[in-house]
Amino acid sequence: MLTSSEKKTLKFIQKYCIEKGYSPTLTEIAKGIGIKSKGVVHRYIKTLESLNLISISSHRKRGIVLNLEAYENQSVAPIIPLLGRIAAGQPIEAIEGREEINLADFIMNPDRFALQVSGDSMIEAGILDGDTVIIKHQNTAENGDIIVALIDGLEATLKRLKKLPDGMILLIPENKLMEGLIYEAKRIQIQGVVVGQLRSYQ
Amino acid sequence: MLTSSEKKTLKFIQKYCIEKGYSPTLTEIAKGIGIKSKGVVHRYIKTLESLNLISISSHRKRGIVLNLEAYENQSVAPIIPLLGRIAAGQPIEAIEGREEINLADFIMNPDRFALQVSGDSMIEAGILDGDTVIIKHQNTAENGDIIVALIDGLEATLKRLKKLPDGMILLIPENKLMEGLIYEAKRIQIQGVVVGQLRSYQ
DNA sequence: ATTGAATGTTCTCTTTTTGTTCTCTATTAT
DNA sequence: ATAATAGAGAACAAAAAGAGAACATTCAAT
Repeated sequence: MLTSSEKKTLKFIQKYCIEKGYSPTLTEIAKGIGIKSKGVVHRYIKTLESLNLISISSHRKRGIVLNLEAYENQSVAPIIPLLGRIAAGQPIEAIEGREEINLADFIMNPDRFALQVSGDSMIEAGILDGDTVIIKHQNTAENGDIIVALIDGLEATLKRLKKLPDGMILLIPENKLMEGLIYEAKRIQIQGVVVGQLRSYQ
Repeated sequence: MLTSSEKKTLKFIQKYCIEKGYSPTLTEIAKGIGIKSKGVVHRYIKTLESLNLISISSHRKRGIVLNLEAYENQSVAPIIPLLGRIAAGQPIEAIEGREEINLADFIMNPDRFALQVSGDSMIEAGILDGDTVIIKHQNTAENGDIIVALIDGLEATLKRLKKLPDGMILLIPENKLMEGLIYEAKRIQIQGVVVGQLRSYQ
């Protein structure tokens, strides 16, 4: 088990390696985790080495190597460090404040559930066949929301909502090849609103 | 059977562990369940330990470990229920068994990190401006993988990889308006491969 | 090859934080 | 009344965090 300082150290090293392409010095780590003593840092990385999380080339400068294989199956929590912003043709840009993504906040709410999407009707909204959408269960929604609508109590569909001035409801697919459909409000029952989307490659 | 304070304590520990990835200190628990004495908390966790709901590493800080097998019926697992499949114009199709979303690609492994995407270069792959991508840190990738590439050790970019027969590397944006770029292999350093993507509407 | 600055290694020491064990009191249900 | 449950808080034990000195090694500039 890692102590919190050790965890912090590992995280810093990981981030540093990804951003710069080489590993940090002990002094850089010390500064990065907010302490002054590189002796202390050395103690921490020795622990990380003994747990096989990193390798240290003895006495070599910047001689820390992440043992990526060792991390497989070490699942800890649905928290993923958010390292920064990436754009075409620019270095990774650090983000203020939000340091990590908490999937627990993202999805683990009692009023949320997940649906797997099949079909291409929302493809232009970036929701692809096979994606999972997180739905917040509620019976009303705003114009522009992507909703799960139950039509005539029978058919469920994922569409963007538009309430027309005449009281009718327009359900808009995000796909040029498909057309929106207009329903009387009473035929449409809103089941929930899309609050998140996730996709797994592999 | 657990008393209500003990239950509250267990719930707090579970939530804390799931959210943070490490266990709380006695003082944090005390604050979390609204009391002042860590001595009392210690009594509670001792009970939980004797009921085999948690394990305590003696004298270790943050040394509480959840005994997950014991929780079967307590709905604390870091997984959200996958309710079904939704398609345009068809009823929600129930999925057999109580399936759950495989969060493997979204669960924190030390070799995973997240980047927020800026720009539209991958829009046709369903990765929009503002989305978050989960990257698995590795130094090699296959043709067709979406990778984080460091060009000349300087610029980071998110593109689809194609290794050309002549040893050159083609980085392909998924956007009709942009063109792929060809680089010598030695200029490109692969930082990781996209294994997941998520988006929050809110 | 030599040298000096930068970096890694090994210590000892102190402080801070956290866990453990008590005793005492209050409240509640049977 | 009694027992179970809650809670406060003091006193102590142990782990973790940290400072920093002293020394060893590397590496790049000369």
